[in-house]
Amino acid sequence: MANPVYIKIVEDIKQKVNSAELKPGDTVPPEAALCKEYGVSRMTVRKGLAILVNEGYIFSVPGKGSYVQKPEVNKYTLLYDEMNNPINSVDKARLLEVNIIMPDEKLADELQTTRNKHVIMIRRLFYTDGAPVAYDNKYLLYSKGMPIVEKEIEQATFQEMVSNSMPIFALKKKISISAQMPNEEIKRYLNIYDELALLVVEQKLYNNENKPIGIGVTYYRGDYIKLQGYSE
Amino acid sequence: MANPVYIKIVEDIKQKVNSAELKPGDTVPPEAALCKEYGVSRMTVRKGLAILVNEGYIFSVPGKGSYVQKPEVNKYTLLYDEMNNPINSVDKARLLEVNIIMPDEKLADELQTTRNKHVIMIRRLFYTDGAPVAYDNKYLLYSKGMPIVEKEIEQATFQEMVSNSMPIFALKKKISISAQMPNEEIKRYLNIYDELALLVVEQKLYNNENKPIGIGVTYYRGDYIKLQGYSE
DNA sequence: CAGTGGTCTAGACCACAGC
DNA sequence: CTGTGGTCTAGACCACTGC
Repeated sequence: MANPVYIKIVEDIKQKVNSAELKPGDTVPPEAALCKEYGVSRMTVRKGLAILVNEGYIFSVPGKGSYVQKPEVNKYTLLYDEMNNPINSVDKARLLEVNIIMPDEKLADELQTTRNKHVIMIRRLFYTDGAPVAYDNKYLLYSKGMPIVEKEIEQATFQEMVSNSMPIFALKKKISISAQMPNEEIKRYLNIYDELALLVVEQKLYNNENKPIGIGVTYYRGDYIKLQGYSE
Repeated sequence: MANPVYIKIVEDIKQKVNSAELKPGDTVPPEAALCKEYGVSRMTVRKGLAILVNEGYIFSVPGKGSYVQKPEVNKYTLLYDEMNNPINSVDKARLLEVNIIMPDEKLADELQTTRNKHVIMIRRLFYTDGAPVAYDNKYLLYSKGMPIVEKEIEQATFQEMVSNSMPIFALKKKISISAQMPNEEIKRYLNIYDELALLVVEQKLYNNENKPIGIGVTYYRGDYIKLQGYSE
C-alpha cells in the first residue's frame, strides 16, 4: 500500500459507482464524514473528491453536497492528424496552388472578415506510396509572419501554418466529419475511376477570442483513412 | 476581483504560455517562488498548478520542477450519439432481426469468446421523417438480465442494451469512422438508387477489465449525418 | 547537501442551502 | 441556525534530483 490516502478514497468511491452502490444523482458522503471514515484531514479528502470531479464521476454544489454525475455517454476522444491515421500515413505532400485571394461572400462570411481582406488559399495533394490519397483545401486569414514560401507550406499541417503568427496553445479547433461522393475534379486528382466514397474532414481554426482564422477541407479516399476514438 | 488567488495564478501562467513568454519545455517558477510572488501559502500555489496540469498546460517532475507541456494538437472531443447528430435525428427505429446465435470464428475472435458461447445479434433500421437513414448491426455477448424483448431493443442505444447487465460507468468504448460505398443489401434497406456514400461508424464496448462485450457497426447515408468535434 | 515537488495536518473564515 | 462545500494558512515530513 504505497498509495496515498486520497487515491484510496478515489478508488473506493469509483468502485461504489461502478458497482451501482452509488447511482447517478445519489449524494456522496459529506467531506466531514469521509474525514472521520478515513481518519484524515479535510484537505486530503478534498483532494480525492477533486480527482473524481475532474474525471467526471461526481460534481459538487456549494452549500449542498457532492453528487454522483450522470456519465457523458456520447463523448469520445478523437485522434485526428491530417497526415497520419491509424491505417495509413501520408509520406509526401504536393502543393497544387498557393495564392493570396480576396474572399467571395460565402468565404468572407465563414471567416468573419470582409471581402477586401487578403486570404491565403492553399490546395494540396497528399500521397502514400506514390499514390494520391487526399485532396486538401485551406483558406487562412493573412497575417504577418505567415509562411507564404511554398517549401514551408507543402508539408505543413493546419496548425503549423498558423503557428508562426500565433502560439499553438491559443488555438481552438472545430472539426466535422462526413462522407461524400467525389466530384469530377477530385476524381481526377485522386485517380478514382470506380465508385469510391470520400471521407471529408472540415477543420475550422479559431484564436483565443473565438475569431475564425482559417478553414480547411480535406477529402480522403475512403479506402485510405479510418479515424479512431475512445471514451473512458 | 472576486476570483480566488489560485485562479489568478492559473490565468497568469496560461497567459505567459499563450503569449510564448513560456515555451514548451521551459520550467515554470518553483512553488516556493510563486508563494513569494503572490504572497500565498504553498497549498494555494499547488492548487493552481494542479489545474494547469489537468488542462494539459504543464507537467511536474518530482525533485526537479514543473515544465510547460507540448500541446496535444491531435486530440479532439467528438460527440457521437447513434440516433442524434448535429444535422439530423432518428425519429423511429425498426427492428429487422434479433437472434441468439453462435458466433463464427471471426466474430468469436473479435469478442474474445469461443464459438460455443451465445451472442445476441441485432439488426435495425433508423428512420428520419419516414425515410430510412441508417442500417445498424450489433453483436452482444449474452449475459443474464439482457433485454431480449423486442420492444426494449428497438429504441435502445448500444449503451442502453448493455446497461441492464452492467453499470454504464464501467463501460469503455472504442469508435472508428470510415467512408464506404453501400453494398446491394444496404442499398435496398436505405433506398439508395444513385451513387451515395456511407459514413460507417464501428463501436466496440469493453467492460472495466477491458474485455469486449459487444461490437456494432452503423451505416449512415452520407447525406444524413455529420459528426462534429472540437478541441480546447 | 540544498532544492524540488508530493503528501498531509489541524485548524480558520467564508458563502450558500435548507430548515 | 446547522451543515455543506470553497478558499486558505503555516507549518510538517517524505522522496527524489543534481551538485
